[in-house]
Amino acid sequence: MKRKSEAAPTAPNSTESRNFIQQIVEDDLKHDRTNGRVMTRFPPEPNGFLHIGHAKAIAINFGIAAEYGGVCNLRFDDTNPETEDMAYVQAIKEDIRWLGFDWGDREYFASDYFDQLYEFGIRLIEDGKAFVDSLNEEEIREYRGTVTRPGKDSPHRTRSIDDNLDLFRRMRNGEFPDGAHVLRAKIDMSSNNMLMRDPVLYRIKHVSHYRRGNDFPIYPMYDLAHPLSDAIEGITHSFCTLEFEVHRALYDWLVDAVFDPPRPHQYEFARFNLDYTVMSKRKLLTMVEDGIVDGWDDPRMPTLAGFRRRGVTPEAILNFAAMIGVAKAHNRVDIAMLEYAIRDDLNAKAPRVMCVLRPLRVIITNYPDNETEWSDAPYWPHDIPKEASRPLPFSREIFIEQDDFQENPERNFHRLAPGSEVRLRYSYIICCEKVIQDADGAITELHCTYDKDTRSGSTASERRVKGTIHWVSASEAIPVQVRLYDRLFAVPDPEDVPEGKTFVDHLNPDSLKVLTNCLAEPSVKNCSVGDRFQFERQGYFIVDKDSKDAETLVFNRTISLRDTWATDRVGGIRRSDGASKKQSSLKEARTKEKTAADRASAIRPPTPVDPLTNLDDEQTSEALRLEKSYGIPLADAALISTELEWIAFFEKAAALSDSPGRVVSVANWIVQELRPALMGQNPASSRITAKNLVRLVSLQAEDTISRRIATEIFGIMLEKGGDPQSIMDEKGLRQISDNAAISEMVVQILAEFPDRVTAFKGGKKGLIGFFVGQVMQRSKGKANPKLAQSILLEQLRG
RNA sequence: UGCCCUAUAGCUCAAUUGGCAGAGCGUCGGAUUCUGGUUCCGAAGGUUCAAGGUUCGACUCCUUGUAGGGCAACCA
Repeated sequence: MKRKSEAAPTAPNSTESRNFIQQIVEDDLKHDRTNGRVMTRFPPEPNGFLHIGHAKAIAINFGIAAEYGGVCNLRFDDTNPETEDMAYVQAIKEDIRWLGFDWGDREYFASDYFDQLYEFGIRLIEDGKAFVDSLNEEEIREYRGTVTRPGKDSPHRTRSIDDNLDLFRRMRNGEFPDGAHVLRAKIDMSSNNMLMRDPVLYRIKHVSHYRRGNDFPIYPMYDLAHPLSDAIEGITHSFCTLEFEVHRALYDWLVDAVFDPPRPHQYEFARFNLDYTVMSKRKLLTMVEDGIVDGWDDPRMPTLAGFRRRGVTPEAILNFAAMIGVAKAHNRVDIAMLEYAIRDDLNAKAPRVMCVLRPLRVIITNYPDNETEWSDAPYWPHDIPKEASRPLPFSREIFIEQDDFQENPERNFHRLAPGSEVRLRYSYIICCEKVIQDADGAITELHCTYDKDTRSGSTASERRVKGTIHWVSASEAIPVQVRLYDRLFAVPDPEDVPEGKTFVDHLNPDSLKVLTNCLAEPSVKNCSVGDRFQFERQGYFIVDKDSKDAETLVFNRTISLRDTWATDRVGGIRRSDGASKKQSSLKEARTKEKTAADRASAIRPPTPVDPLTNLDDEQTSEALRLEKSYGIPLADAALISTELEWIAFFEKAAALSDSPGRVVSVANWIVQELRPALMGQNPASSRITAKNLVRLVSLQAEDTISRRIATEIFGIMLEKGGDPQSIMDEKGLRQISDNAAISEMVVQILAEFPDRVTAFKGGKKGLIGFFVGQVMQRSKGKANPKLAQSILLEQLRG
């Protein structure tokens, strides 16, 4: 299914934008870091059904593999026997296949690696990288410390390798009860990353595993099983969600401990939240177990099984996944995007038929009794290139939608009202002559006349009326049940609950309406479970598996048609045009006000940031001294003063500088380039000496090179050392300040981009950046930008 | 309170790596229409979180803040 943007002709030079994951893979391929291979994996835990969030992960993992000529493994991450089940394995496989992905014969289970993983455990012990701890759970927690306080070593951390080996073997042999011992990595109890504080690798659990039975009384933790499973399979790129970001260090540690490069690398992307739904497996399980919904495949569930039963197509879900993109920012996706993807796909896939949900009897008084006239009605509208039709009966007695009649029509009501006309879709224009009511005043029946010259398709049918409605012929219509589904939750973020409430309190009581008196046109009689239709003017529907025969067909509403009429009304009453405009501008004003208010509250009094705030007394006095004796900005002085090595480096460089201005520049270069580049290393160990830094700064100050080139040379110096002058000469990086040479380039460029020149002259002054950029690109950064700009401005004026 | 991540239009993402701030969805108009659907055309919508700095030029680099999120399961 093509998206519109893809169908549009792409500009000749526009490169399809790539998300950060694609950029990583392409970069790895370009630098041949994976032997040209791309292998990903989708690693679900079989403890629940897949939901639409997983669809994104599936699309990424299988999609990247397909895009770069690789493969994607399916691996069940089944290392916790307490929650996992074969039924979930089956459901997950079915859902992935339904989405259209194929994992060939690469169907793996972490539980198949249990023996190998156990051997890795032994190896870690032998290498002194793991030990058996006999602290209990609480003690381990206590020893771990907190996020702000370092932990302390377990007393068993120093156990001998032999003891560890012996204990671990006996753990595996089932000699100890649950919780007696664990295997832990020996890393660093004072690490800032809590995951690195000697994480637990194996625990004892005398629990039967759904695939391995009682083979193992010990089970590996995710943090051991996942990276090593990746490495075993030869995965190149391991994509997971953001909450595993902090696990990456441990992932790397474990893989490096056991495998040689090239090895898998983990990258994290943001999962998404969807308006009006919950997406955590735990909450979904709660809803299933508590009977809030009718199973994992309840059509209101955000599970793939739920969407499937609801009638959503896999293409719609995949398109939606493509629409929301891949990034690293937490997000909440507007439900309208999903709805768009669903409608967009179904529009071209669902044949149109008519079904009256809430029937109102209509007698065509001037139509002969006992007569039925059949006509041919197309399944597809004119703008969908498909040809097919079905026979449609018309007779004296028909049903229309109750909503399509108003006794006292509101403004702009285009449908049937006393004395007015509508067209019956694919049929005649009728006029309402009489309204029949019961004793309570409820409308029970309409008496209408038809205009026999207006039959659809006939030459005289050109006559236009403002409305067209759907209908069914009474005698041929078949009774069906229709289930109208709406969002499960009443608020956009159901997980955002006040004290003492839970997400369940936000349930939408009207998420399911069952309509049992619906009447469908006879052509649907022989449809089968899973068939999709558009019921004209209402929405998309699918035949549910609860259907037993033609008499009791059950239709699930996948989604209603977009309805600008309904969205423009408040409380069922359409606003007059004037009011509507006023309303919307009012709304606009309100949001503007609100954002302005937000902004105002967000802006604190511009507290002047004191560069010295984070410094201790000694550093502060050093900073003040540097500021005073060298005349450098306090902010730079403060940064230099954080460490003694930097002070020494700076003062050495300052001594080599031949003017006070040079000293200021040197300080700036240190703070802005050198210090960040060294990432905490001692400047004395850098390849860039104080002397060479001063030389570089001087070259720039003398205008021999531009700042841009200076930065380039700086990069080379950082990597290889050397003095800037010879690097400059060697690479031919001396600045071009030759008027004629630059003028020539400018003439060329202006000739090449005539439309931009006119745009510039028309007032789009920002384009000067583009033009300078062109000069800089062509000169490989060597042109003097100031000169280039002045020449450009001069020529553009003329 | 320590470490890590993130911040661009109402929402979700781009911006060829320092050179014209764009797209899709949504909203609002208009055209077309035997679906109040679809399609087509158009418009509005930006302090690129803030303040400072570097640069001819900053969404992009540096500094300091702010806001949101993650991390102290023998879950994954």
